[in-house]
Amino acid sequence: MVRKSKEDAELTRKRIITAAREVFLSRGVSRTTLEHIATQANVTRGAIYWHFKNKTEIFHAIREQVLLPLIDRMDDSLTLDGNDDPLTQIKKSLCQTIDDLNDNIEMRETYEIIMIKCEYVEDFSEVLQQILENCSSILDKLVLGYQRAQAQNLLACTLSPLALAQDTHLFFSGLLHMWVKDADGSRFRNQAKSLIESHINLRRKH
Amino acid sequence: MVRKSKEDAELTRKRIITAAREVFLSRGVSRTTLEHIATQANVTRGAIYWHFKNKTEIFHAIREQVLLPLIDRMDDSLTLDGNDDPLTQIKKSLCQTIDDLNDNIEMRETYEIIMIKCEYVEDFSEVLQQILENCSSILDKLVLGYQRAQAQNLLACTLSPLALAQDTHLFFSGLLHMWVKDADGSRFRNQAKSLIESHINLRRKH
DNA sequence: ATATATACATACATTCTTGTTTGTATATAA
DNA sequence: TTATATACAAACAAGAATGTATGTATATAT
Repeated sequence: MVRKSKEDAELTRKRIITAAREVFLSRGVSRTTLEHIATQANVTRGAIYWHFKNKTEIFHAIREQVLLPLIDRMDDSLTLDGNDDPLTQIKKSLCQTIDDLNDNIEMRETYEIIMIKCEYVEDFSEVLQQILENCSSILDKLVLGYQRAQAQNLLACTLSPLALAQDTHLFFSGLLHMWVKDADGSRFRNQAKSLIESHINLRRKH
Repeated sequence: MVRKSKEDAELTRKRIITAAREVFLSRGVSRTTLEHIATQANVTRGAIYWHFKNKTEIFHAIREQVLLPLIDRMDDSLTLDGNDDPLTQIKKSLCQTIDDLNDNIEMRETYEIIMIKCEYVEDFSEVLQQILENCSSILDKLVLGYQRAQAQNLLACTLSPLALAQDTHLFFSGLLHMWVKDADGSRFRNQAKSLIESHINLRRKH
């Protein structure tokens, strides 16, 4: 078999991306060969070079596949849900991400690759900047949430919404990193929800 | 020149470690060749193979060089300083680590390598376990601190010392990761101290 | 004083990887 | 219906990178 229809081609492209994600996960990005990916995808390197310029481009494709839907959801997450109070909204938003990590294999594997199976050098160092930018936008959303919480007099403390948002953001960054590293789940994955609960309770007036 | 005295040999060993740290930092661990390290250290690969079994062993040597003194200090940090109250002790302990990162080049570079220039696969996956164990011991120290804070009625909230310690631990993990990623310093490095300050103030009764 | 182990440098063989080139069957456009 | 671009497979060439084997000058022990 050689020339496929356009749909077939798109399918092979996705198979390559999936295969790359699997191999990146088990061997790390740097140690992964295009031959490894090709074998896993049941194609030859020829197919890979047809669809992608090089390994870095595959990595970006994997990121986009997970990141784009995520960004879409983030916007909803803190603006919708008019029934919940702002602090509950923040809590649910964080918990939702944990649920996604548990349920969505692609997302979980991609996060794992990004956090502990990739070296941020050369082509990849720009990804760090993108990550920091994503963090900024998450921080903005949190600030909005805490501003509304303050306006509704829900807060137990006098810290500024920005300070609270930064603290929450760092907490959640740490949680995600630990979630990923805690492969057997005993230390963080199983308790993630209750850790979030405590974090929010800490700032809610009782 | 060939056979050196024992002191000379130990010096070359250290030169290799330093060179490896520098090259790991700029090229990432996986993409670093023993030849790269050798060139940077002004030796040949022969010298490296004499002192180390392989690249992984050099990586471990770099980690130990920074980690061993760090563990020693951690024990002091929360037990000494009898004049400060427990919450201030925790705060100072966290700030001390930030100061160390700023002042100690070896430590800073090593952290950066461990967090964003290394892929945790094969030989390196066991390092993840070690990291999680270190986290456990840090958590234990924080729990002790918050227990004393609770005993002295310093806490603004009803959360358990364990929950507070977990929250602080995740906050600080996140902070360290962001500190490392924020190379230009604008987003996290410059504010690290005040972020810690806010985090502690959040739980102090006023 | 001499033997031996040490601390490397140098050379070699083998095994990946990569990028490119070439070949080719077929979808698709004209 | 035929020409052309597509979607790959297969072969090729060149350069790394690794581990090992060998050589060797000299501390150091005896």
